[in-house]
Formats: sequence, structure tokens, C-alpha cells
Amino acid sequence: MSVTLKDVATAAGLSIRSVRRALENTSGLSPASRRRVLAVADELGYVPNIAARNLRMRKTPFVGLISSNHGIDVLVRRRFDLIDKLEKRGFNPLISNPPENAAEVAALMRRWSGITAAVVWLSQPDPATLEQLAGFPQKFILVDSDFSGPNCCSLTVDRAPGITAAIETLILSGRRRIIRCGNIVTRESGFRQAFRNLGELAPPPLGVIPTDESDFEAGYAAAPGIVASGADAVFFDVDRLAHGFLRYAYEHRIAVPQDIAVIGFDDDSFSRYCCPALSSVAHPLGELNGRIVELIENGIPGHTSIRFATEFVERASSAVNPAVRPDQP
Amino acid sequence: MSVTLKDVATAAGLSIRSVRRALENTSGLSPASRRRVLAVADELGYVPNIAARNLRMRKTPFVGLISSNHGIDVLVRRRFDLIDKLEKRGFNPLISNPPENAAEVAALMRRWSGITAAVVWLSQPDPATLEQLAGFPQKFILVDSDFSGPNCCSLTVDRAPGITAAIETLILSGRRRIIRCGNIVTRESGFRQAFRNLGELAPPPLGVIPTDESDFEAGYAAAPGIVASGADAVFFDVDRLAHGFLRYAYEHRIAVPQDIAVIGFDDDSFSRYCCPALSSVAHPLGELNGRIVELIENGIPGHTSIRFATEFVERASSAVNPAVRPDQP
DNA sequence: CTGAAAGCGCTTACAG
DNA sequence: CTGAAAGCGCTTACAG
Repeated sequence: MSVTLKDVATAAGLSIRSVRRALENTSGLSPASRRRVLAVADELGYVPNIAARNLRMRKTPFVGLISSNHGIDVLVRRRFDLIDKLEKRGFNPLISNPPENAAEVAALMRRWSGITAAVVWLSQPDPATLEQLAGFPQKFILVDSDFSGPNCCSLTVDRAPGITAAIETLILSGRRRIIRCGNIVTRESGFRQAFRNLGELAPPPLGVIPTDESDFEAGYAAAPGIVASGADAVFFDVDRLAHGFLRYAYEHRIAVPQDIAVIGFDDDSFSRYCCPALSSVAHPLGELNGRIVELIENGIPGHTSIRFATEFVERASSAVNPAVRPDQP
Repeated sequence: MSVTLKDVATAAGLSIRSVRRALENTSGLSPASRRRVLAVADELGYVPNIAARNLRMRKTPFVGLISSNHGIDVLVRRRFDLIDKLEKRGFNPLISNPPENAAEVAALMRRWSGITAAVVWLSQPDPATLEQLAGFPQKFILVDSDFSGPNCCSLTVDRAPGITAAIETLILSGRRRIIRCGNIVTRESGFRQAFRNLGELAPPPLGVIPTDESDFEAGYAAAPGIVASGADAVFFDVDRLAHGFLRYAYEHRIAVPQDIAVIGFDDDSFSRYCCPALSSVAHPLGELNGRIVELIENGIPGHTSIRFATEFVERASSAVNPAVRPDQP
């Protein structure tokens, strides 16, 4: 079916070795032979089989990427950016949805063995499946799951710094009744720590309005409770919740930020564009991915953990004086 | 470094062939030998090298996916859905950003040769690079670029049907001054054809407000012109333009759909959630991707073209009576 | 019940 | 200037 070196050699009446001398343009081949080989290779449409080359060379340009498939904006952007960076450095990303249990993890690593030397977990694996990673030939980079292992390097993003900056901004702009809405553990601890960090400065938070989900609908459904609480500022665990609240505010003529300041988390791409534009806490996507590529290039150390921080992005939904910060695109 | 069959055989004091009999659990091996092999394999952590297996078996589970990396919602969702469907059928997607010229196309196909048998172009290749595809060992599936070749099968989505349904709905609900905004060729022809299809029914369109880009900012910038035109309905070439217009309407107290009905194209995920929810024309993502996977499974025919249609999704931004269709999530 | 050997398509040290 | 051969790690027809 596909044309091999041997095919070219036979057609050119030379050995495989000489065909390679021609194709590689190395010395030790008569100009006539060289011309003949190149003509034949071109005519037959010879394309080297990279799988065979990789096997022989005992190396591989493929990097496994495990990442959840749903379209959560920040995850999509993180993944896209990583693919881009990997390709720019000559790596080929191989994609998989997250395996759901230990058996699926094993199946995937077997399917990829000999093909990927490094695997990046952009999604968080089931903790029960982590121990077994040590048994696979690959090296692993774990994003946001703090696990140590002989062939695991974990990169973690501290949620607290960006949340602290967000709360601080609210307080400095005179907000006194700050409530949180959502159900995500890292946000809860970040939120708490923000108030702890601010010490004297901070009035006690109003508490939390829990949600079942972290989506638009849940934010919309939580809105009446938030309004009823008398809060003058609300921090949502994710931007999608905040978007649901903004819809409710729009429908009920609640002015944001005049009546209530709104801040989200994740810095979804739409948050720049919604009405009003949504303040949010952003992940250090570029920095994180840059480090991942570096690790893949230079070797992945085991038993290592690297930390990153989030950052507050202020927009109209939490502006002190919206007239001064017009809600322009 | 990594453990091979030979390592296991040596450690178990048996031949490679017998090791395989144990691992495959096939007949012709004494229970004692079998137990010994399994124990040794487990202890050494043997994992078969799939690259070597694929080479020997002359087949590959890898499918190349060429897709642009920017976060345009509909493209992201299309790609995610395809990866999901491929994995469910046992294929491994290999990702690449679009090559920019003939040399890059060649480089990529060489890098993937012997590794992928099928390559799906989710992005549209530079037409100048299409001819050379015939020279590569892979089979190609081209989405939305109507090109015929011995190893190319193209799948195309007709934009017109969904646009026609959208315009028809506007007219039947009494809109008479319909304008288009955007700069995309397939939308222009779809828009024209909609009016042609509707014949007597349709008043002449108001014309078009062209944009340079197809993003939120461009939609926001085009808004004053649209309002000045006196249109009572506007069709945007992409949802992002419509989102920009909605922001302008929100800021200038223009009621949508009471003052002006708004329809977009692409059915971005946020369009269900914006204020008001945006009517749009949707791509047949699931159907298209289902067909792609089928082709990969059953063999990709050359010189073939398959067509699909878009569909109108009605929401509050073009509702006849918004009170009857409340703008709920 | 068990093993030696060919071959997938490539790379490269070695020999002439 | 040129080629025979080993070996990457696997699968499998064949032989004993």
C-alpha cells in the first residue's frame, strides 16, 4: 500500500543505505545515483513512516493530553493555549477525555504506551486512580491535583490571591455587606482567607448562598435569595453563576453595580462582553502552560510541586463609579 | 528503560512466545508457567509498546484532526463533540493547528505518516494546498471546503435553509424592514436566497451594514447605523456581532425585540443566556460529526461530497410577543 | 507444552 | 562509492 524505503531501493537498483544517502543528502554517493534515487522517490511518492522511525530511535514527539470535553470556557481556553504552545515546540498533542476509573486509566496508558512519553492531566483524575500512575512507563504532569509520585509533577493554582484582591477592592470602595454564592471548595477557602488577610479592614462576610450546580441557571435561581439578603456586593464562585444573576438583575431592574456589585471567577471570555461587563478572578493560563511545555522539553521531575496564583480583573460590574468606568467593549 | 516482552521472558525463564500465551490467556501453556509469567510481568510492570504493535499489525487507531485554535464557540463545540465521538468508537485523536502553506501541509503529513490513516480538516485549508493532498498516504475528510480528490471526501453545510427559516419567521410575525449586518459570503448568499425563496411574501430587504470583523466590538460599532436605518429586524452574520448590538441596545434603552428583532448565526452557547436570549441559526454539529466517524470506521471514499443543512432556533430576541415567550433560562 | 524465526519500516555501525 | 546486517518491540505461522 504505502511506499517504503525498500520499494525505492528496488526501483532505483540500489541498496536501502544508498537511498538514504540520497534522501538525507549525505556524502558518499555518486551524483548519478543520487539523481536516480530522488527521481524514483518522487515518482513513487515515498513518505517515511514516522511510527517506524520513532520505534527505531526510541523516542516520540507525542504528548498525551487528558482534558474534559465539556465547553467550560476557561478550560477550553487553557487547553487551546497548551496545544498551541506544544505545537510551536514541535510536539504532537494526543487527546483523550478523562478516564473514569482505575481500569480506564490503565486502558488509556496502555493504549498510549510506547507512543507518549509524557502525559498532561488537565482534568483532575479520580484520587483513587492516582496511586497506580507509578506503574506506567510515562511521566505525568498533573494540573490542580496536588499529588506526589515518582513520575508525577504537579502544578497547582492558588485561588486565594485573586479572591483576596477582589474582596479588598470591594471593601475599599465602600461595600460592607458582601455575600458569596456557589458550591466550590477552593473558592470557599479563598473567600475565607481573603477576609482573614484583610483583618481589621474587613467587615464580616454576610455568609454564603449555596448552589447545586455552577451554571447560568443556578445563578439565576440564586438571585432572589441574594437580593433578599440585602447584600451590596456578591462574589460568585464562577462567572457562569454571575451571568445568571445579571440576567435576573436585568429583568428586575436591579442596577449593577449601583445597587449591588458583582464579581465572578474564571474570567470567561464572554465576561468582557456581558451587560454590564463582569469583574472576575483570572487564572494564570499562559504562565502555567509555558511551564508545562518547559517541563516536557527539559524532563519532568518526580515528587515535585509548583504553585501559581490567580489575579483580579476589574470591570464595570464592580466599579466604584460606573460613570467613570463606562461599560464599553 | 521500559520493560519489554523479552525482559519478561528472560525473567520467567521462558520464550517470548510462551510469555504471550500467558498474557493472552491462550491455550498451550502449563498452569505453572502461566502463573510464573503473570507474576513476573506484574512485578516488572510490563506494558506492551503499542507503537511497535501498530507497526507490526500495519494499522493505527490514530486520527489526525486539523482545527484552528482560536476559541470561536461553534468551532470549539464542533471539535469537542468530534473528539468525544471518536473516542467512544476507539479512535485516538491527534491534534494540529492548521498548516499555513503547502510546505507546512507537507511537513505535517510527513510527521503523521504511518501514524494516522485518516485526517479530518475541521478548518478550511488554503485552496492552493489542496491539490497536493493526493500525494500523501492518508485519506482526508474536508469539512466545508468543497474539493474533490482521489483520497478526499468533503462534507459541506448549506447555510441557506436556516437563514430562510429565520427570515420567514420575521416576515410572518409582521417585520417589514429587515436589514443584514456582517461580512461573510455564505451568509450573504443565504440571505439573498431566503428572500428569493419567499418570493411574493417578502418585502425587499433594507440592504446590508458591512463590518470589518465578525466580533462583539464590530457589532457594537455597527449598532448606530442599524438603528438609523429604521430597521425593525436585523440579521447578523454571526452571534458575536449580535451580542455587540445587544450591548448597545441595553445602553441606549432600545427594546429587543419590541423595537427591533435580532437574529444571529452559529448558535453560540452564550446565546441562550444573554439578555434577551438570542435567536440564531444552528449548525448540524451532531449529525456532521456522526457522519465523519462513520466514514472513518467504514472507509473514506474519494471523489465524494455530502451535504448538510442549518436550522433556525427561535428565542426571545425575535419573538412575536415577548410576554408570551418569557426570557427565561 | 514450548521455542526459533521472520518481518512491520526504519536507522546506523561496520565492512568492503 | 556501495551494501549486508543488526535491532527498535511486537505478532504469528511454523516446527518440534
